[in-house]
Amino acid sequence: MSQRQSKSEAAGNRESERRRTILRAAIDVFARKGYHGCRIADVAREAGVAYGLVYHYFKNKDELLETVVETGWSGFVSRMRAVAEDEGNSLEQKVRGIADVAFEAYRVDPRAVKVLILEVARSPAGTQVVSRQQAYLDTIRMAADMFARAQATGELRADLDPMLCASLLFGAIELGLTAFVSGLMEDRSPEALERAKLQIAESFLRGVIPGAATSAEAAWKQEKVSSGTRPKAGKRS
Amino acid sequence: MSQRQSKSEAAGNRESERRRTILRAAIDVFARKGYHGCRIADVAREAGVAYGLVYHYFKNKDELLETVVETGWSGFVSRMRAVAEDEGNSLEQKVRGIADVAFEAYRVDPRAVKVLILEVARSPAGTQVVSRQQAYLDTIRMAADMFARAQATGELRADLDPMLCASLLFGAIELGLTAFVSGLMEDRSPEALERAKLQIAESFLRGVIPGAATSAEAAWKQEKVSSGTRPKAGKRS
DNA sequence: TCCCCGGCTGATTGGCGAATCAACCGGCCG
DNA sequence: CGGCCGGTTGATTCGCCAATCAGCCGGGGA
Repeated sequence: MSQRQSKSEAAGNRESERRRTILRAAIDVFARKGYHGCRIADVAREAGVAYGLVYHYFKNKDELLETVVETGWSGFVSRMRAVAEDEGNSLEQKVRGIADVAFEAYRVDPRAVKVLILEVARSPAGTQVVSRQQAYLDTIRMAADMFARAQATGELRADLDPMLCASLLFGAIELGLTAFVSGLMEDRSPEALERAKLQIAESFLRGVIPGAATSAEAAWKQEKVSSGTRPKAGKRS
Repeated sequence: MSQRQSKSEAAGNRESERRRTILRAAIDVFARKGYHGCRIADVAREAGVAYGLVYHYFKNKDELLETVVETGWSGFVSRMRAVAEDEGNSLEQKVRGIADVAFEAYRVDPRAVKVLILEVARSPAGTQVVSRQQAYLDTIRMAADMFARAQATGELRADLDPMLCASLLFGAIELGLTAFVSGLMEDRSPEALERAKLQIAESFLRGVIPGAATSAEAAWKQEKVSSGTRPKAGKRS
């Protein structure tokens, strides 16, 4: 921090350093105490900045949350869309890809993901600002379209409702991540994350793909063997 | 205090009518605007009761929510526990049973379920009162135990993490219900609910049960045929 | 009849925290 | 050097809402 950074010149791209400090602090505080459970003063303190400055960069508390969420969510969605709408991918690849995107986001910035899960996916709806709610629902709809297309090509069982498939996939990913966020999974190592990601994708795919054994299945068995003794499961006989 | 009730006669079992009116109103209002998004005045108005009376029956706003949640959740949990811990049931029956319990609860009182999902399952954690958070996590742990036992008897793939299985099952049910609560599913008829419940249980089971085809599978196909033309799937353009 | 008592009422209070604002600082330009 | 200006500060204001409380009402008992 604190290289003077050409005040008068350029700086157009360089979004104020301070602003970003505040944004970062907001993520951390929101993750720790939740949006409603914290005051602006907390964010300011965390950022090491005067109370009033927060209002210099953000219209109000809600815009602060909105900004945090918008940036995080749009990144996630665009990555996910790229995977879901690339028709070079099989359904299986798409599902795996989506799980990848979600878990990678968590690996990179767990606290930001926590905020997204808490304040977007699980926002108390109702009177709540519609935009967040809407963004989430739109994402599910996008996935539902993906599944509908997969049904047309026979990659997905015809007897399933695409919308419900989408809900299920997101439910699985969301609660999977929540298990980490909430501390239900004690082992939070990258390997544990990787294992969880695989289990989620595998289970989901086995559940919705036509026919009995999938290539996923084979790949999984392969993986299991090649990685030597599995670290966790299977200690009860 | 106040086991007085039964002013003139009998009524011993009859928990104050008023109290229940208020509780009911609280459920409706919480479902509509969320706990944080409503004031006590809203609850009082909905109940057609004076503001102060709410405080006559409940210590404070939080106890009101606590009571709503406690009653609803404990009912759900005990039903679920009965299913999950009845060792006469196969894993498949247990999973189906749990889905039954959840969806039946929704059918009977959607708004109460909405509140539970919003304020228990998806509460912003953090500084939040721990009890709700805890109740939810405990329930997941209970399911995890169920899956661990199923692994011991070979009813569940050995390569899966029981805790993750539990999270996945709840994720599937929760988001499945959320799809209805949030209006993603336009068709909210009892039949649509029933279909969703089946799809969730089927998909989940196919995903986690050892071997390729399950009895679930057979039963499902059976069901499909005997019920004539499937009501919904397959008319996508 | 009158009084007592518990359920009930709703205006009032108190505290909290979002949002404002007047003043301050230090660089830069004329 | 002096005045301007954008970024920065934090005490102050203001509205909102949970929680209180003084008192009302109606029935039942003496």
